Amino acid sequence: MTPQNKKIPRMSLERLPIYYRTLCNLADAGYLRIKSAQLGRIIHLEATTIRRDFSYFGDLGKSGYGYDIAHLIEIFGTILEVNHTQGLALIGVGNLGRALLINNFRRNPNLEIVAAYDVDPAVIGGIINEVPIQALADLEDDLKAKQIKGVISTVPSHALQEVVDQLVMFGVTSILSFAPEPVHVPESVHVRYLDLTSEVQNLLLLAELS
Amino acid sequence: MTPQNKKIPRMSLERLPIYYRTLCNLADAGYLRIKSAQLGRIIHLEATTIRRDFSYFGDLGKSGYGYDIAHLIEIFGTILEVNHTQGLALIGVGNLGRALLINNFRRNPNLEIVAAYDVDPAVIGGIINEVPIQALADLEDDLKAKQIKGVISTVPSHALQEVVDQLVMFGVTSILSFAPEPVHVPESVHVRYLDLTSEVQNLLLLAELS
DNA sequence: CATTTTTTGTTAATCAAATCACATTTACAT
DNA sequence: ATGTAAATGTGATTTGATTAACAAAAAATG
Ligand SMILES: NC(=O)c1ccc[n+]([C@@H]2O[C@H](COP(=O)([O-])OP(=O)(O)OC[C@H]3O[C@@H](n4cnc5c(N)ncnc54)[C@H](O)[C@@H]3O)[C@@H](O)[C@H]2O)c1
Ligand SMILES: NC(=O)c1ccc[n+]([C@@H]2O[C@H](COP(=O)([O-])OP(=O)(O)OC[C@H]3O[C@@H](n4cnc5c(N)ncnc54)[C@H](O)[C@@H]3O)[C@@H](O)[C@H]2O)c1
Repeated sequence: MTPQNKKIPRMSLERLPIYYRTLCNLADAGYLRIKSAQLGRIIHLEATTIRRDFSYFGDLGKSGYGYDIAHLIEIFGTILEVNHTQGLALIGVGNLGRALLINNFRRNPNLEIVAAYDVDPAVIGGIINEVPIQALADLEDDLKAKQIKGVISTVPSHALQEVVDQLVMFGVTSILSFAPEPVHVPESVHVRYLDLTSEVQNLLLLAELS
Repeated sequence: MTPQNKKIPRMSLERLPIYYRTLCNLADAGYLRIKSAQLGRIIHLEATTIRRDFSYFGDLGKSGYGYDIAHLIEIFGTILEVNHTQGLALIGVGNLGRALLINNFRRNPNLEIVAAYDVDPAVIGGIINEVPIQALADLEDDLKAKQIKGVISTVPSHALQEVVDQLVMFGVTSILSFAPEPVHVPESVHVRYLDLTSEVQNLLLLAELS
């Protein structure tokens, strides 16, 4: 947004959701202030990494005192736009998609799957956890009507490129896929992967090597 | 394992599962050889990054030719131990756990969830996709009996530390959690997180900033 | 068989992130 | 008030990863 944003390191941004969640938990538990060293112990980061991260978002702390938790939540929440509902679409209402729908980010009041899509006539027309399941073609109109900001795909690998091509045509710019198939999209479209198999393989490999 | 392993960069190891999967797909499609530039186009990496990664595992390519796909699969498969079945345990057979159980890494013949655990008496004693659901205490014996190499946790955040403490007591050293609650474990235990909320928040943030 | 082209493997250069070290600021106790 | 202790914010440094550049090796060509 502001020009300085371009200079915030990727890794600092990546940690923002973790900071935000942790601070909310601390606030819920009744804490009012925190120092970088304490927070570091909780989320397993060096205090100095935290202080540098925070410094990109302003002079948020006070020497000899630490950080005001409510203030940090305010700042980080604004960046993450937690006060605006972020509508999401889910593509692929199979076993995994259904689990996501039933949970539907209940711990995150601003994230909400507002519509789901599939090809299977047996599931199209149904409703799960108040979310209607439609044909993918319906997404084009829903995008504006339902204020959809991003898409989560739980379609199988072999269908992913085809689905993503459709999404791009409709104007979707943010996609998170549970199938790790690498897809081709224009520069302006962001795709992330949640690659369970790679995670497990790396986990086991790490244990093996140590 | 071998002393040189200590020197392989973390990021190169992280990419190994992706290399392995992609090469298997290419082999299935009938390809026999590949050059770093082609592979880079497929998985969106610079050719030079791929060549450097591969070089850590030996002199795998031939100048003016490229890499023999079968040979790469052999080498990487050995490192990832794809020829030994890696038994996994699942803790928390809720909606998400059930989806994982039904899928059970069917695309990865050597990864297999061999046992599942929960606290809910309503699900304990049941069988899903041939996998029995038991009480967590049963895991201790199963660890050796069923050759369990790692654990996937789909228990809620509030139960995670308690469950992990049990796992550590039983001797588990590799844990993948779908709940992002940071847990405290001894140095020798590896914990990874699959943090869906952070992924979505970062995805939307990235779009917003660009 | 000699020449040209291709592609690797690696050294050197660049870029990005994490950490160190410390001057500065503020809280708090006396 | 003043002095001490505590904690931040940030230049400087280190560490780690990526990319560039190119010499050496092998394949392809005529
Ligand atoms: N379930 C898991 O444990 C798991 C783990 C990791 C990754 N994944 C990935 O997620 C994907 C989905 O997993 P799942 O267990 O839910 O599979 P699933 O087969 O139960 O569900 C897939 C759903 O996608 C729908 N679909 C297929 N093609 C489509 C298209 N072109 N457009 C819209 N919908 C389409 C199907 O109708 C089905 O409902 C898997 O293929 C895998 O790549 C799953
Ligand atoms: N479903 C999702 O969309 C989703 C997405 C991201 C993360 N997660 C994480 O995964 C967790 C599970 O999700 P879900 O939708 O399957 O929830 P769920 O409530 O359907 O399932 C949780 C299961 O864990 C079991 N459990 C609770 N305490 C336990 C304990 N101490 N030992 C063993 N088992 C225990 C419960 O009996 C239940 O079967 C969530 O809490 C969340 O942290 C879920």
